[in-house]
Amino acid sequence: MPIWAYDGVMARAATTSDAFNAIAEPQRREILLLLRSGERPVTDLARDLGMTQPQASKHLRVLREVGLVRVRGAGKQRLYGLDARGLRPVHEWVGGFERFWSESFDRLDEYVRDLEQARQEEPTDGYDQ
Amino acid sequence: MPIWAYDGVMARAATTSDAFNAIAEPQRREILLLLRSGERPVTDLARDLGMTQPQASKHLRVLREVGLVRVRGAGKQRLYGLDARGLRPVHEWVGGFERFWSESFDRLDEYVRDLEQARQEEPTDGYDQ
DNA sequence: TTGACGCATGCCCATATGGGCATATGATGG
DNA sequence: CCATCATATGCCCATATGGGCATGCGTCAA
Repeated sequence: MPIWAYDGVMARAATTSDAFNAIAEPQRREILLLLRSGERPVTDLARDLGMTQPQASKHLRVLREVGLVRVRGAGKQRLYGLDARGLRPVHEWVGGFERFWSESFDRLDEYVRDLEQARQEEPTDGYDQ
Repeated sequence: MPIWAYDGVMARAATTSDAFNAIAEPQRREILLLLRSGERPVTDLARDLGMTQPQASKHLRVLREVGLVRVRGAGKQRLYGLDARGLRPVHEWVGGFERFWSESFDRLDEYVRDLEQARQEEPTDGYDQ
């Protein structure tokens, strides 16, 4: 069902919606890493990752649906290959925060110190955390 | 419940487990983008993103739990601030695929062309896609 | 102390997994 | 056309959302 046709309660973003969701799954990330070495049949991947064949097939299907992987029939087998182009937008989005994590040694650390200090001087004790 | 203490059927990786899962949610990505401009109270964020306050609070909680956001009590309010350090590993992981999406004009395109060609010459018609 | 304001939570729903299994579907070699 | 290998799917479960709402908890000002 196309998401744009959906009208009811949306429980959660579908894992098949985009690369962000696809790589949120550890096992799928593992698969992508393995595929950097070249095309591989499902059974191979499943064995190397210690998962069942159906599991591997399902994860590969998700990866295929978001376009991170391509399939090619090779005789009796189906070879899965990496198509990393969909990861580029992800890399760029995350990269947009680069200057913020680089800042960790000045503004942020200072900010954290302020927090610690404030906590000791004035035991807020509010809410949680 | 700590995942390492979990013994039953794991339905899905918890969204609160790591940065990868946290940024899989579009709205949470929006929140992070807004926070690049500085600390903001929940209500502000909710208004700007067109979501209810409880919704914003919940997303912020997830972001807090994976460490992408920090809170600071400011009188009656609670100011949320960005802590992008957790995005660095994500950026690096995705960056590990850079050479593969850069390759798109030689090996990959060639590969895709081969696929197209093969499809026309030999109508495989197998499985789906 | 009492409101009022700002947030965090608790609950209920409907949904989409991800795993385990059994089985359908494809393709290949006889 | 049949047996067999390689995969993809269909189903059932238990789980973790994410949204909508109502409400509890904290903090501050009068």
